[in-house]
Amino acid sequence: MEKHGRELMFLHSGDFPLGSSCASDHENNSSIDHSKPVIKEVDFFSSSDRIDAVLSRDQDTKNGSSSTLVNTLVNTGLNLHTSGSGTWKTESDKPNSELSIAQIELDRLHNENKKLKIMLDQVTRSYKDLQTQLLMAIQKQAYGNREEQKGDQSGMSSAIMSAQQLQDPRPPATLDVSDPSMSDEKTQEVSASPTHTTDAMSQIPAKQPSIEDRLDQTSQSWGFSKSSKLDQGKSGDQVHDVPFRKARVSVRARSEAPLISDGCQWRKYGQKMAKGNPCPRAYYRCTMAVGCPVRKQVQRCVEDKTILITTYEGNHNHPLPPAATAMANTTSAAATMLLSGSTTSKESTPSSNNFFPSLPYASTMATLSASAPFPTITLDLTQSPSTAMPFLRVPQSPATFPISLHGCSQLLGHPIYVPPKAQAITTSPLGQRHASVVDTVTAAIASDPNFTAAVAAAISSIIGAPRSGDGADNNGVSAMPGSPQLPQSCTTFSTI
DNA sequence: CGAATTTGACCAGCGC
DNA sequence: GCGCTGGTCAAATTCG
Repeated sequence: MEKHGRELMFLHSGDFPLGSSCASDHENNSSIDHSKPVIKEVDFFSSSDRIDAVLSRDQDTKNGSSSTLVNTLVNTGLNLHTSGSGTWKTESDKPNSELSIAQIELDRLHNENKKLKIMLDQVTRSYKDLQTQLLMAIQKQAYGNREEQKGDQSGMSSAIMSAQQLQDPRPPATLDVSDPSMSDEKTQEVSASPTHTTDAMSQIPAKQPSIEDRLDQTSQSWGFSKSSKLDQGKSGDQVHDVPFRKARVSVRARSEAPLISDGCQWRKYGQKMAKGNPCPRAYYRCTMAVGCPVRKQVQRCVEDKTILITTYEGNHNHPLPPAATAMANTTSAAATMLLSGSTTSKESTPSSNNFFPSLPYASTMATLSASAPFPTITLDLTQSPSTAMPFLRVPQSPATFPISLHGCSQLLGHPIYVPPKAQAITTSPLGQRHASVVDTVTAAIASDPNFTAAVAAAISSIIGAPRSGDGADNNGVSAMPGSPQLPQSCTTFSTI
């Protein structure tokens, strides 16, 4: 388990050859004296400096200056092979054998590196193709709607903004997330144009029920529940292109509160006793706008009742406060990728249970629920929320972690996945962490196939904010404009 | 008194 | 066709 997680760390870091080297060395020298200064995988990621060092070495390799890598690997190999094997018959055999072994190992690593790079390129290419198709569909849809709905500027601006949000990893210019202490009232005013008021948006689904819905369905391939079936009937031609009408994002988080605050306003409309779980399952629907199809289910984990499982379904058809928007984009991207993976791979059925068949560690990154009728992606945030980087910890409960949080340090602790333009947005020192979450997540989703790690890291970092006075009544009411609320945990997905 | 929650009833999908 | 289960509705109840 742990070893597997470390392999994931290598995968996320993009440092395949070194990762493989260490992994193989670790295997080959499992019986050696561990008191010797043998390089351990975890050391590479115990600090950002080492990550930088490793990545710089990798960069050197890419640039053709393989000498650095050679030296490093040779030294590593020498240390590993000499530090406790004790298998050399004579001292004179030692240098030649060491050298030959190192050469063989180096060749092997080079070949492995090539293979992994090819594999990574294929995955990246596939991801970018899917993203391009998605963007084209959104833009085409938005353009068509603009022609048809010139009068409805509010709806279109929202749609265009949604498309832009997906297209551009940066948050919208009006989205001020630099100050996490800013109340939702302020941020809502900042992020939403006057036409994006709840009243204005609430009229959209009533007057033009298919506009946002079609955009949502096109942009994210999200399906809707029963409440949207009428809309589907009106825009069935769009729905036919969507293989999966429903996708869900499930968030596991430790919380004593009956709900995790995600910046949205929810109303409970039902509660059921689910089979196999003594804890009831509560059903909520979003009430931030009339006709918002988003619903969520909240249930305690049967294995650990401190874990709250929140499952989101649907897309918001209204502007969200920044606290919810950031993670809405994040989780919706996760869901989009989930569906992309599902649609591009016939193997991605519940029976196969593999999310990214082309990824060597896919089974640990994300899985489709074998029992769920809909593709479900699970973000596991049950690491200790009090730590800045909870994902670096070994999971306390090795039960089910469909998405490994290992390797997320590369996201927040290292700028490798963050384009410069995204980093440039962050200006406020106080809000740097929060803003970086938004930038990082959106950028990572746009540029990194390891989006699940980005998703989990971003949400983890927000949930990691200390909860104060978070009582039972935190079902989003306090998140409404006029009531200050920190984005303690944003697990909503929505229109992007 | 209005809003939110609770809870039993109802409905649809699915497997046998 | 029947039963089970998940999901939703809506009247009753509770809360502020």
